[in-house]
Amino acid sequence: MIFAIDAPRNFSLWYTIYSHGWCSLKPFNIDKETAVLTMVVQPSPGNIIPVQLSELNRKQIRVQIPGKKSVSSHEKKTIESTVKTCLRLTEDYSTFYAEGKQYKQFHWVRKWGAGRLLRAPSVFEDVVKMICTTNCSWGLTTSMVNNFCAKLGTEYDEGKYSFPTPEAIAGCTEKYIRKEIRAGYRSPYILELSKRIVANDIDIESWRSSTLPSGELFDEVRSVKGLGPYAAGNILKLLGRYDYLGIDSWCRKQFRDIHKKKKVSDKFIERYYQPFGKWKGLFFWLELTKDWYDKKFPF
DNA sequence: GCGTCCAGGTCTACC
DNA sequence: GGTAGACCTGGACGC
Repeated sequence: MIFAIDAPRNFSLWYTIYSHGWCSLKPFNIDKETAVLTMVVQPSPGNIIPVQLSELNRKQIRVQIPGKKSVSSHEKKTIESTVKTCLRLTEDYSTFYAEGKQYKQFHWVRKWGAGRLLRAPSVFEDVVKMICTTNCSWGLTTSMVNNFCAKLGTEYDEGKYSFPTPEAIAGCTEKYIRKEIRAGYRSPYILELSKRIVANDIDIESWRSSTLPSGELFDEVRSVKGLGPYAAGNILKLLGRYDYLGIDSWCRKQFRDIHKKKKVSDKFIERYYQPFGKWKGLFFWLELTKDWYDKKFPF
């Protein structure tokens, strides 16, 4: 089954997909030969539908559901809303582009349709993955995420798995997560979060529609163990708030290289982006990743 | 092959 | 509020 989803003006599918490292974490999968991104959608528990996205034309995204001639109206609605959520299609970036017009070094942003950061179907998946990026190499992050999918996700095709639900993780022991997922000291944090969600003690999915001021939302995100300033700042970006930078060691090095500085403090970086107001986190990230936009597949 | 060192954020205890 | 040390893994390095 094939259908199309309308894209907003200035939208770039591949610059959105490659906006950060999420596209290389399962269950996302990129086929560079066919230029197709595969993601999974769950219209109901246990019903997992792989969806293939590619460019149809400048204004539309091609959506293919392999091996299916049709889907129910509920399934189609869920697929459309999940794709729009992950690709940030319904968010308004007009004031961001207007702000970028004022700075010569950011004129490329609007022209190339950059700015939308790919996110997972659920906040839970984004948060667990973000914890898996802390204090380790990218290789270890991919290993932990692969293990989460393969050992606790649901197999939807041969050797292909969805991301586990909070229930699936909450049903494990800390020892299992340490040993089988190789999540190390992060294991109790992820287990505690999963158990709190299952017990309705916290509703992190509501963060995407929260009306709280960014500072209060940041504090709420920080209340989850394992989410420090770096992780919470980046989670906020995936919630559509760009008031925080989310600086890590890679960002510090990129900033130093771009601005030809030997040493910079985080406070210096914060001050540098202060003039960009509520969009500073996005301008910060785009400046650091500008060289990715020279290629369709930067990594 | 084995042991040691190091990098990478966050938490906790302490000042 | 700021700082030190522990947490855990995998990679690099020396032997």
